[in-house]
Amino acid sequence: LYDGDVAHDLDDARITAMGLLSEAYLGLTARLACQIAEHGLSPIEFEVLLRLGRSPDGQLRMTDFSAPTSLSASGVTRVVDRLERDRLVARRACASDRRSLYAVITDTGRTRLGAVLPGHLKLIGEWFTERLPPAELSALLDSLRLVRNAVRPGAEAGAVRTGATA
Amino acid sequence: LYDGDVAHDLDDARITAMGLLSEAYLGLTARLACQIAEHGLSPIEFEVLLRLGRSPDGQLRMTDFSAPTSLSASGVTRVVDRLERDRLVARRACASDRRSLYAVITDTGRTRLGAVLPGHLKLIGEWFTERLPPAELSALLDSLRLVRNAVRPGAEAGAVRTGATA
DNA sequence: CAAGATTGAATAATCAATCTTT
DNA sequence: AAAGATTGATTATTCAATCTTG
Repeated sequence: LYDGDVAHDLDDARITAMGLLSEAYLGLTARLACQIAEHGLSPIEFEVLLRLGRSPDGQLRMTDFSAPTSLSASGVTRVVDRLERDRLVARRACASDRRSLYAVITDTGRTRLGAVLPGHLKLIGEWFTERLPPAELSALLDSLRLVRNAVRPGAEAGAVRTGATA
Repeated sequence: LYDGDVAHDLDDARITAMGLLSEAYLGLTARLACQIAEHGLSPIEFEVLLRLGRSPDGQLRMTDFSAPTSLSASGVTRVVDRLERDRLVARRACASDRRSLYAVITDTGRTRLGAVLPGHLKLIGEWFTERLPPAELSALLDSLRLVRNAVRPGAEAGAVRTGATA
């Protein structure tokens, strides 16, 4: 079935490229995880809180977390369970569609987010963005955006629910 | 304690940069995971098999997996447990240090690896490396290498156990 | 019946403690 | 005592099944 050369495949430049991406990402997130943990949060809990904080009215439907966080529907339920237990988030009914629930960030949640953010940004700067000259950082982000848009259709900034993603 | 502006922090360019890196990486790995799963492996099992395949004599000490895979010591034990159960890897005693164990890839393991690799490389090409013009890919990899070397000291290709990492 | 959300059962990862060898 | 590896207990995540609403 396969008449290629395994030894040659093992040496392929694509393995190296993917390896660099993995190691850069995993190394970075490991450092960020330590700082996030100092504030009593897991990375995924922080991400949910961050998305809620960035959302215009501090609320998002449960479903809206799935795609961007690469968490399953039940995974979202469980993260929000923990955040709600800690009073960082509350669940609220959706008036227009009674199947849906909103997760709303609480004042306590905003306070916690505000406590984590400065150190978080500082670390991203120290280990990532400030390591590269502006032009190279800019080029890097353009390349990442290209890959991201290919691999996660419908994640490009807008990602509005109005469709018309032409 | 913190006199910054949370709303402003939430809009910071560093959040965007980290978000792009995350989404590109997670989107890519999600696609790769599907193909790997078609061959009855999890991503981490595939990675262990790949590292063994790339190692000169097809064997690596348990400890050598921890750092590069960002898996804990017990995590390594458990992945190798599963791979050994499936006869893709075997444990072998280390003559020079009886505390250590080698994980050795079996013939079955090499066959399985050979079955996954072509499709794996194809996907990396389609969704990542071939999406960018050579010069931009090259620049991207240089930037990632810079970040990787900062964030994972002692991961730069060689990473030989002989020390002398000056 | 499809979509949103949740639950129980199963799987995988971690931490702390343990065992052996250096 | 420190290093390599493993184990038990806990926690997190997923899958499949379920429930409610559209």
